Amino acid sequence: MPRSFLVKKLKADAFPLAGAPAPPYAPLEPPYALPGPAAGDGYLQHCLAPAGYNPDKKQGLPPAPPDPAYAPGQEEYSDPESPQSTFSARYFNGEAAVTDSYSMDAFFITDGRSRRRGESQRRGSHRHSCPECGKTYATSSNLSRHKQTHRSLDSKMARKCPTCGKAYVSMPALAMHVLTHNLKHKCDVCGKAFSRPWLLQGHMRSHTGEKPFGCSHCGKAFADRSNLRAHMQTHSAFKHYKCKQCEKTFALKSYLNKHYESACFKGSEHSCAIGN
DNA sequence: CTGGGGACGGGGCCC
DNA sequence: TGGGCCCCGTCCCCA
Repeated sequence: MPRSFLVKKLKADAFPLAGAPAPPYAPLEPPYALPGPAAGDGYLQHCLAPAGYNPDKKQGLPPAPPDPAYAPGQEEYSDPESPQSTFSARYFNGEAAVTDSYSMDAFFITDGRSRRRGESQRRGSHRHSCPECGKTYATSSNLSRHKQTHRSLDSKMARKCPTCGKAYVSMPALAMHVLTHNLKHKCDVCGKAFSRPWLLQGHMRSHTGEKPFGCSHCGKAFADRSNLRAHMQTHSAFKHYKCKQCEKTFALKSYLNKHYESACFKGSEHSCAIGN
């Protein structure tokens, strides 16, 4: 398998803001060669490997760290054009500034939780680990809270949401769920209400046009980090999700699911054997 | 039918 | 315990 793989050319009209002027960003030069995984190594697995990372919470996603603990093998990143080695300047999307843009690797390793997990594993000591799944926590109370998630739904400790009756074995999870019935965060513009402040924040971006999450490969910006992540996957030529019926492959699980619903498994007795 | 993006909800984890 | 942050996943729409 070649070390680099090409990314399909993005549509020229892909920029999202209707009526917005062409963005003055300067996309990276083609061929958009991305770091290729080792043979037999899934791209996402490769990029998502939480090999440890200096955590820096509360500052949003940092740009590609100068010295990430995520240390890929030399031969895997020998290409100087590799996005891994680049962190582009801030882009502007119409009137809204893109505050951060992410290289492929920087993006995939800036999972705050993964970073912390990686580091905690590296640190090793003074962590409270769960005997059932091995996850570690900084405090015994955090571990105790986590342990609740291992309870069975049949457990006497299970409690039901008074509003919808959904059962939870973890009290924090129940508390969180109960909040979803309380839509107290209301949009001043359209009146839509949300259960959590950050859901409202994300929603407000649809009014303001703010797109803080930029792709450093093509300059495209997104209001939602999840959407940037999905977009990042489109830069990969690797398609990890294979239809068990016709063996067609897809870059995103959602595409495969759509395929199952629409094509191969339509009217079939086959249940959706979704996997990757 | 596939590819891609926008919007959003649920829930886990940290402090 | 609660707030904040984040990821995963889904639904919907459009090209």
